[in-house]
Amino acid sequence: MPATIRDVANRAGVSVATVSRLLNGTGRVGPDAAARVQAAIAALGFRPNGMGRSLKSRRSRLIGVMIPSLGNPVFADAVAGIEAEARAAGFTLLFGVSNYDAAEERRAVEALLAYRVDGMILTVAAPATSPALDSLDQAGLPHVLIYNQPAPTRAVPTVTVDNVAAGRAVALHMVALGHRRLGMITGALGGSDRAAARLAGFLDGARASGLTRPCVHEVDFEAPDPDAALTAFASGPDGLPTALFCSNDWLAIATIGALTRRGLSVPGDVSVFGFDGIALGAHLNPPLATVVQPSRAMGGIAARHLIALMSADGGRPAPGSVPGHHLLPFTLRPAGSTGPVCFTRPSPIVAPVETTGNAAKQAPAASPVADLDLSTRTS
Amino acid sequence: MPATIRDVANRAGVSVATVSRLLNGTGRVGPDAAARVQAAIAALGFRPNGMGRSLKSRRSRLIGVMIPSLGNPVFADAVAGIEAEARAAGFTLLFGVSNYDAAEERRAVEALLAYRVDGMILTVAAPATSPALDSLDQAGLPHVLIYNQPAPTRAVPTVTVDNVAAGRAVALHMVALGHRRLGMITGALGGSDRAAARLAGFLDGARASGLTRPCVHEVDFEAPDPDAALTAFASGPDGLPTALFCSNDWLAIATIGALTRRGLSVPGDVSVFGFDGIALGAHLNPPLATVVQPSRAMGGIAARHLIALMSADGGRPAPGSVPGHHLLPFTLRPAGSTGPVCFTRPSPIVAPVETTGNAAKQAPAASPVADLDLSTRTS
DNA sequence: TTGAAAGCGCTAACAG
DNA sequence: CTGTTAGCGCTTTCAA
Repeated sequence: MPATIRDVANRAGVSVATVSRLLNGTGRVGPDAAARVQAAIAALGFRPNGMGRSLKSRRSRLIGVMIPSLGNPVFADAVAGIEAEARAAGFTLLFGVSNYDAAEERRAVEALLAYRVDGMILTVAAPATSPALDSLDQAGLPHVLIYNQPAPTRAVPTVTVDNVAAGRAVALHMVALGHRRLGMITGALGGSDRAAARLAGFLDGARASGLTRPCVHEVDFEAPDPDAALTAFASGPDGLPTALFCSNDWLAIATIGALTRRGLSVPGDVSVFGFDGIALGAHLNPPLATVVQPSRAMGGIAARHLIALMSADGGRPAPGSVPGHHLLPFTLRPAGSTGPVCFTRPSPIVAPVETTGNAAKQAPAASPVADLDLSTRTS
Repeated sequence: MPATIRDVANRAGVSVATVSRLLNGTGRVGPDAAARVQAAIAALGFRPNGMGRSLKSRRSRLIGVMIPSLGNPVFADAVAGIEAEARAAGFTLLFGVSNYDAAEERRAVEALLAYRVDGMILTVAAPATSPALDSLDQAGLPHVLIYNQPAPTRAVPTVTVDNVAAGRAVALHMVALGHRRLGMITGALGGSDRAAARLAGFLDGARASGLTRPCVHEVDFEAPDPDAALTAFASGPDGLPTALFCSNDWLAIATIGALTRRGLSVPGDVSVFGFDGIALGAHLNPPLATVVQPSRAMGGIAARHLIALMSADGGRPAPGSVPGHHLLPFTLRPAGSTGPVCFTRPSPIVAPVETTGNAAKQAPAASPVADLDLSTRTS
């Protein structure tokens, strides 16, 4: 049995109140008493019981964290950011995983709620309809979303990037490189509102560039099978796209693997663009072209924001420190896995490429309707 | 204010004891009373307070998890395994990170201990001298180590692979491929007993093969700088090794990047072997040769073992269910990043290669002292 | 089958 | 500056 505050008090010849005061720095304690208490604490190896403390003070100093999966490093990065910030503020993390599933989200949130976390940081499948968020709202527990799209129907602080704009930027970038047949491989849209937003932006970008609607294929998050998607693409009317946008890096890497196994070169035959900017991507060969979002910072900002929210909780919504959403900047990393369109394969050129001034700078866009140039590229 | 068990009891017209009994399935409850209680629980949205529950029952149903870092996917994988198993058994995870630092380990463990976790799963820098383990021992808290080497001086259950044997196997494999100048890039040995064990095995394998002691360079875990290590190798007496063993995949990937940036090809100029078998490695180009350890299973097994330990806690060390160490099997994945030695560069051949029967099967070992063959390989 | 009552370890008034 | 005391929400004897 661990020592209790009472044991310490007895040994030091003071009351438990004195020990408590010393422990929490609340109220003055005489130097001699303090010394005796310190000695007793050390001698007994006393460690204040967080449970008792939380029960009485009604603050657990626990932050709940729930993410869809630990398999995708992007979430691990965010958790690392949360952990660092939370620890610095004296909070400990209670952790749950949802596997991209709404029912599991609810279960996980209930579990964290049971321990009376002071607040929660999470990513849900779909904020608008999330039962987990319903629980949180009903409990009146401060919480902030990360990665999710800000839900118009629900006023919950969200730290994220503009996924729609990012998706659009990817499409424009591809077009600027001369690609006309774009495609997207996305994780299950029902399990990820951000994937849906990226898709929406991507389609919009393609449309704005005068392209027909890119083909889209969904794959499972947990056991993605890009090969099936590639087969589906290939057997479609337009054949395999020359540029593929994947809804996350994890998927993009699997896709590159599947392409390579088919004997296709990246970016020679097919360009691949990912999303997230996980650290490993930069080390790949070729380096993974991707939309970089500041995951660790995202976690850190969410934590700071949540902590502010929790302190403000006792009063009115706080002066100006409790805004709505944090839209963090993303950057395009147009690395090796994406390049100018290759004309060695028959590709139905429909209209001249309209390069946007900015993207044109990134890479010398392939001359608009240049025809087959078999000399230099041979796959 | 969340509803309490008292609120439920009042609303249902029963005593709190009855509610508690229904909640925990301990003791019989009349059907009518049960129905009224259920109704009250639903109506009030009652969620039993884990703090109060833990305080009284002296069991928190919390499992503490502490790992060195979330940046390396191998730990995230293990946590995923722990989480799945823990959840299935009704436990929630309390989470901490140590950054490969003994002092931080202690701090993290103290934090988890404060919440009276029922048990703990962790990876420490050095089990023999870990103050964190001292705390755990002193508190009498069940715990199991993962990834760590079983410490002879401390009787703590450990789930891991045989790092020494694995390191040795890597060396033998390299030798079988004709490599004579081996090298190792390792994370700080003081922060990782397993890295030290891998090194020991590797050196032993090299020695057993009649090679001189391979060069070794340590790099930082958090911000590894393989380039500095490469420079150090290159300026050494033997020059750059033809085969490099990295103490983990993360490092191996960074090393491949650094080599490529120097214009060296992998495995053409230098073979690289990693350790861990993180999923991403298989998708690299070339695929990462590595020692695969079953991380997720490791986490799961550790969790199951811990849970058994915790149940047994109330009595004697339990019948046969509380053994010491679990040594899980590892497998070599001799993928693309490691290949036969390349003879286009001057390499001091010292003695004929003695191939071990087994490894020879993996790849057609380069003919022992074949001389320069510039025709086929050109970088 | 049910209820009354005694705390688990701690904090926070309130007296002194 | 210090001690007394009343719970926080819950489980668990012990009687009824």
